[in-house]
Amino acid sequence: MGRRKLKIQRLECVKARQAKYSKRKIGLLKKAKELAILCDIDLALVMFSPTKKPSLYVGQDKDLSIVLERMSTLSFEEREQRL
Amino acid sequence: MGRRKLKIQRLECVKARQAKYSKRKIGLLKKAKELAILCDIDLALVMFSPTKKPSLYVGQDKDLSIVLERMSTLSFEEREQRL
DNA sequence: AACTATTTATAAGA
DNA sequence: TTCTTATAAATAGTT
Repeated sequence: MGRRKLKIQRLECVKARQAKYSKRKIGLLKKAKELAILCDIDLALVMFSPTKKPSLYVGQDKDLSIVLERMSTLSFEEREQRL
Repeated sequence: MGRRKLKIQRLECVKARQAKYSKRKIGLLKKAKELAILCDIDLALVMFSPTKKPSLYVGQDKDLSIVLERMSTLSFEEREQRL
């Protein structure tokens, strides 16, 4: 949606990836939240920005949220080493 | 979007929640995948249907995917007991 | 961050 | 659940 159709493939320019992330992250979080509320379900969404900053949304599920909170607070290097 | 504007609040009818879930789940998974590809980021999305059936999408992040695969394989009761 | 033309998601209904 | 269509919402390109 937008002025033109966008091909879904990795954006080559770093600046473009960051800009795209800022816009679409908002929309995705909103949709996730809406689904969880409408359908009263457990849902968890974690994503790391191109600069590795985490964003997350978690519904009411306690155990899932604990796992994800923990993951999101780890640095990229720490996550790389886990498990 | 749709014939009318929908208020974002828990749908009271169980059938309605299930129907809504089937439709919106597809859209949410698609959006998550698009964001992960376009911006080349780590992203994980897990959701449990009204009947507790898991669906997930995970980008390239190995450790995150392991955690999530594990969580999604657990039954609702097992997840309730974790952590 | 704001604008707007356009594409996309989806509400309701069959 | 799957299809259709009118409409709401997301967003691409630009400033």
